[in-house]
Amino acid sequence: MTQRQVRVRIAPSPTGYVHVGTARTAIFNYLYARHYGGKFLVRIENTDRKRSDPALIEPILEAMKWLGLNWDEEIVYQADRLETYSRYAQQILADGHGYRCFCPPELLQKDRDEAQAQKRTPHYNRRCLNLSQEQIDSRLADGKPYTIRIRIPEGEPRFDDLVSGELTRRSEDIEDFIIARSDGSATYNLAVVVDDHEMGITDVIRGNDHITNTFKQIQIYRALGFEIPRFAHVPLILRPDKKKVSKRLGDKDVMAYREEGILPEAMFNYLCLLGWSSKDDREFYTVPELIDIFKAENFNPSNAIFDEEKLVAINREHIVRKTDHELAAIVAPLLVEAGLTSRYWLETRWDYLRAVVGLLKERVRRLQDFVTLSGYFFAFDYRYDAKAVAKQFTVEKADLLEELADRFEGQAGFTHQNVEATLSALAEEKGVKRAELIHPVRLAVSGIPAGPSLYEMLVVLSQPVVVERMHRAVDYIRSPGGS
RNA sequence: GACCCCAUCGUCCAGUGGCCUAGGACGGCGCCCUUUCACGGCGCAAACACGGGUUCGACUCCCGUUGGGGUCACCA
Repeated sequence: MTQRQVRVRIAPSPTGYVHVGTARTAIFNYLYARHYGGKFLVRIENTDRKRSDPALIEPILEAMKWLGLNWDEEIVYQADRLETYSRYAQQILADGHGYRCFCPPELLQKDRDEAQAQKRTPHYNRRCLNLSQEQIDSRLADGKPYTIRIRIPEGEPRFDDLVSGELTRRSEDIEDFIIARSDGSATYNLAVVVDDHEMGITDVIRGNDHITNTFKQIQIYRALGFEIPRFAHVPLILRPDKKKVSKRLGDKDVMAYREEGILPEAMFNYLCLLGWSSKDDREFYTVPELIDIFKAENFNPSNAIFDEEKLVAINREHIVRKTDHELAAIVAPLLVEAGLTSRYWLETRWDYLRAVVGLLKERVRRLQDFVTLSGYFFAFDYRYDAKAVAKQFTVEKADLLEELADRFEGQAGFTHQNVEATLSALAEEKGVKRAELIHPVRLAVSGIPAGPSLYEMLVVLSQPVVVERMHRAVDYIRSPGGS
């Protein structure tokens, strides 16, 4: 490591979307910067005008914010820097590291097709490399459009990658690629190098799908006399079918996971488990913990398949470890959105919400589960589960329920202990197993056969509500076709 | 096809020459706990791709094969 302060960046191309691969790369850059006390920057790669639509940029920043990836300094927009790139392109041309190429696109395409047909590498054949000054001047005089290509010198470019060690490629395998289009605008690789240089980027952490770009970019660094940063080509995140995740293949935007009830810290945590490892058996981490232990040496070289099941499992853990109060704040809007209750109702009954959330959190995997599991805590018009009715709501049970409801009604302190004692006492008197009472009561007050510990649930629902619901169940059982 | 990268359970990760009869997690299966559903606990099945070397000794080092992935635009 040099003495320089670490400066890294995430450089998304505006696609209106962020997939887990980009999110993970952003997270790695963020952790790297925070761990080494450096800066984490954002640069929007919109040299292509089509990609300058704010509607394509905003969702990316939104996803970054959701994950808590707060960046330092101003966001750099490449669209604002087009003249700068062109200037550097001209410099490369003037310094003799590049040359004008007058080949029309159709000709180049034809070359590529032929190479393909002959199973050769489709590289530019340097047709315009050795044009004489007269030839160049005459074409220029004719107003012929031209691109600027960089001339790849002989040699065997190599660099030390933080993930894979030394990487090499022969110069012959790198074509004289275009650095400036015929309209004078710079292409991707030039813009990236110029920006990384001018932004003072010390470490380029990106997906290993960029390795071929890195070899090209090193040529530009050299042509421009820039210092070459350190590179870390992290493994890709693959789909279950082993292709790299992409919008085109329909992979989810990270924000879709928020809609599916994934906590941002869970996504953050899980993504760190792919392509990086703390080298021990721990898997649950908070962001501060990750910042603390994140080391570049712990990158992993092989690609990883994204496993949504494991994400959900990690999500569950993060949910469980939140306080009831924190969870209540997160769940409240979801309940309102689902129409189960209103904001006002919840605001005046925060303790109730907190108790409900606390009762349910052990059986929740995604935040939405709170909604699907808690309906009866907020609504009285729930239906009884048909299968459970057949099993629990028999006529004999109506008498038991009625008796128990009356005793509950007269219960002095409606606590877990008292409620349990009352139920047990009745069971004993009637000579039935406690379960004979427990199950019908649960069905009566919640409508479903599964849920939290019965006594705790009854206490949270409150005495009058429980009594009312039990009477209603008795009426239901006794009504024609009720059982 | 060319070039580059990668290679331990189905998946993610540990293992850095002997501690490995290969460890953890998710998922699967079974048992226990239990009023239900979960949680939790215990246990089981499950992998070093293959072939050569190097070495007293290879999951660990080297080479090759195979397999997988990525990149091959006047897109980024």
